[in-house]
Amino acid sequence: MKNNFRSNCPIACTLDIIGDKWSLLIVRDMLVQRKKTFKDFSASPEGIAPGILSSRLKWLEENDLISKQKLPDNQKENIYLLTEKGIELAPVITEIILWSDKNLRAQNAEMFSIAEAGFKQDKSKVTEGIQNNYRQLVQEILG
Amino acid sequence: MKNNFRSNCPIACTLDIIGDKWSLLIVRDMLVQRKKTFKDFSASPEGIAPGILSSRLKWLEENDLISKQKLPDNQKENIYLLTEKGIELAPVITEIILWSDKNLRAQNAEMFSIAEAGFKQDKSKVTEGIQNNYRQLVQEILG
DNA sequence: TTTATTGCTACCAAATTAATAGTAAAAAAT
DNA sequence: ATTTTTTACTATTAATTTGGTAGCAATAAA
Repeated sequence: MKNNFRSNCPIACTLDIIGDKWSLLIVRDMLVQRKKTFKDFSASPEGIAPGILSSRLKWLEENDLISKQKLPDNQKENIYLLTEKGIELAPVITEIILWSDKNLRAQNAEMFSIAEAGFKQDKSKVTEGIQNNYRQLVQEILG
Repeated sequence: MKNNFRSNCPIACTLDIIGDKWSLLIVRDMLVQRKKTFKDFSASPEGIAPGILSSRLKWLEENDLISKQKLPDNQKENIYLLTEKGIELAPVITEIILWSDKNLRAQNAEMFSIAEAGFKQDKSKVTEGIQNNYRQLVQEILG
């Protein structure tokens, strides 16, 4: 976990870790779509190339946003899971979804919304729900 | 404003517009540091190269996140201002700052916080304050 | 024991980013 | 009025990153 941050600005530091074209989409896949394996991430509609995916997963692991492990009954699949640090990105993702819903829908009528009804009224509740659901998933997998 | 979005996911669409190394830092400069000119942005500690800055400003303008204009009494400086669409990125920036404060401070003791006291207790109030202050700035400049 | 799946790595091409120098227009200074 | 400075870039080239495809080793399934 090298930290060659561009500056001491908290925004710049965050972008130095997750401010690329793919990292937040991997977090989305994990948090919202409950994806866990290299194959799962490869199958996402954006079509990330394997080399890029490989390097991003390594990077996110180095930065403690995700963990990588094999389950005892399956030595083939690697299971990637968000750490608490990664789960805490949920509010950022929530705000991105809301911004997109409000400001980009006109440009992309086909856009699907991850946001259920009630998302806007009760933003932090929905975010917490996503986080707690994910924590439960981790619990189920790792015991 | 071409929209070659990678997918119909609202997160992916947003990242296709602001998901690069620099765009959100320009928005930060405008919203939080009240920077307005090419020179202002160039002076930020992260050291963006002029060619990149130029292309990002064009891109953000094409996507209606910022506007560019000259003031009647100064034909030399270009004044860049956030549009409403740009101002509405404030909640995303707020959440990034909070995440950084909580999860990155250990890695960067020198990190300064844009967040004043009370930020955590009253997140949305602080965000709204930043937005309204900026709207006032725009009003003062454009009348 | 063959076949399929998974998780990659290797390779090369293409695109993007970065660093620096330089230029044109406007404004300020002399 | 003329030089100097400032501002906002563009141009150029080098370096780095990204992207696309093929292929391989290990595990698991048939």
